[in-house]
Amino acid sequence: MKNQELAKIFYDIANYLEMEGVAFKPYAFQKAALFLEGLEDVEKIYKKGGLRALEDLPAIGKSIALKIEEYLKNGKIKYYEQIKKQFPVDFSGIAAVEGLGPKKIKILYQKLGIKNLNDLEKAAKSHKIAPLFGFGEKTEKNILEGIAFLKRSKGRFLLGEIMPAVQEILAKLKDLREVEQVSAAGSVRRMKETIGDADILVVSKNPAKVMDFFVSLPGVVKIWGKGLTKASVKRKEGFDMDLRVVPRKSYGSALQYFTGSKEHNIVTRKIAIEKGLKLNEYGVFNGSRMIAGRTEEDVYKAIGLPWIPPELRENEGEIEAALRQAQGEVPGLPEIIDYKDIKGDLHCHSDWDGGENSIKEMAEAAKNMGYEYIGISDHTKFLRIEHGLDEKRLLLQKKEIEKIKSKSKNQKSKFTILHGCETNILADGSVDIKDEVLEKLDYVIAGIHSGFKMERAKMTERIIRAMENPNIDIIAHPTGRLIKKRDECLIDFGKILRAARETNTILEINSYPERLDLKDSYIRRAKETGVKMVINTDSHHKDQLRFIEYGIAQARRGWAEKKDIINTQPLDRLLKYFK
DNA sequence: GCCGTTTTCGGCCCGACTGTTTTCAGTCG
Repeated sequence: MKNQELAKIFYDIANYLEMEGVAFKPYAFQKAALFLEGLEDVEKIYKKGGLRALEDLPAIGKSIALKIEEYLKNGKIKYYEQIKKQFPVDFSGIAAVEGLGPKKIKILYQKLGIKNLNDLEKAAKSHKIAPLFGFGEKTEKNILEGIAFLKRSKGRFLLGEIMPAVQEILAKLKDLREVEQVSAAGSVRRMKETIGDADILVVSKNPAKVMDFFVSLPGVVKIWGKGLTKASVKRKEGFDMDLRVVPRKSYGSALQYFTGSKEHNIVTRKIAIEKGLKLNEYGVFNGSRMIAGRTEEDVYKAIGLPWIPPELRENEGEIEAALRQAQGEVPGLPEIIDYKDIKGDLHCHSDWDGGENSIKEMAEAAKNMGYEYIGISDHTKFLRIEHGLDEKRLLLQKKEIEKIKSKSKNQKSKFTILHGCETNILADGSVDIKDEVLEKLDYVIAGIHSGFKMERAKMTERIIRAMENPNIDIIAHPTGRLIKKRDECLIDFGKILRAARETNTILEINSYPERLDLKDSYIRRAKETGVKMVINTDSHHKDQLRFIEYGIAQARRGWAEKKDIINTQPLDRLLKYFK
């Protein structure tokens, strides 16, 4: 799919125009990029309906449609190539440093010739930045800190960035006649929140054919190596991908071995040794006799363990739990929530605020996912940029939802729409919507969207005060982190958990790929404290509803069970969790 | 550059916060 490539180009153009001080156009390009990211294959649309079909898409007019056509035809956009020539700067790379935007980057390039992060770091370290007009000591220090933060998360990609490409390649391999079995392995299979490189495992009697196919797939930009058992490539998305071909009889043990984690495998091998066995990627061996290897279940069984879900394989207590289970003791492995357990999504935005789709479209998409309900929770007035709703519009929206619901009642459908909102927790812990309006909604989400740099005690107090509000049911993205971009807020999570339990407030597991907030260890603590959670997507587009997979994976890695997550429950039970 | 059941032209993209200033520009959400 060329959508992501086009989106990146349009973001780049928007950035460039913004740098030049052009008004409004950047916004148009951003809108187009955002829309493309969530759209089905744009090339398909073009092939079917041509330029006209592109122009009919929202956020895309004549000019951008022509640019898309040009890219689909030539793989290039002249306008964009010219910009790159005029301003040969790795904009998105530098802008990833917190506090640097278009204007500052322009000055850095013009005055110091800074083109990339490397140049930037050198300049900051030799104190060339502070004397620049509009910069200063603090800015220079912040730049160095920002670079250090980026380095800490360097070379890792978000699961959500990698997963679509991996799934596409898995599907292509599956279709190949020479391929008998195929699976993701490594951290992708464990659904870690960030991924270093992607591993794929294949069973085939004709490895040469599979390898040829793999390295010549579209999107491969470099072949690091290619043999009969292993091939390694760099993909256009920026990450490396390894393919391993194994014989059928070793598929289970190879899958176990390459799924990891390393720490988990060290312990499983030790357990094998204690039983007088040997476990490696080829199988489980008693002396030279192979006793297991075809499936993962066989492998775990051979060393006396039940099968352990990949998301738990971190040597964080799962092996002890599995051993207890094998002995008939409790607690055994948790019965973690299944990918099919979610019955509805309660954090969805509509076009009443900054979202892309109408309430009806969002509801339709949720229904198609097999859900029983969807909760519309648009931003409220404090967030102007997201066109947040005030009290008056919230009440109007309530009427609109009631209208949609009464119309669909005739269709005998069980599906329903709940009306909520995502209020803003202000600096003092109050929210930006009056209680008498909050009372009228089915439920209320509250989240922090400003003042992230508060000291720990004050921030904790702020959130607890919001939880004490009898109208607030859910705290959205409770720690405020953005993976690879922003550390979590300083909070006393133990205190937050106790307050959540006392006030019956639900904590959100936000599925948005760069949030995944709560993180796994916090989910586990919440579960142990008896605090209920909800898995939401925070969708601003109907196609983002599928992000739920990442949130469920996060919950699984946090050992959460079905009963810990309120939106695994049918509507009547769900409603009982709201204050 | 996009959009329109008020409009084919004139709106969109606002307010808090930070760090730089000494009255404000740039960044972020």
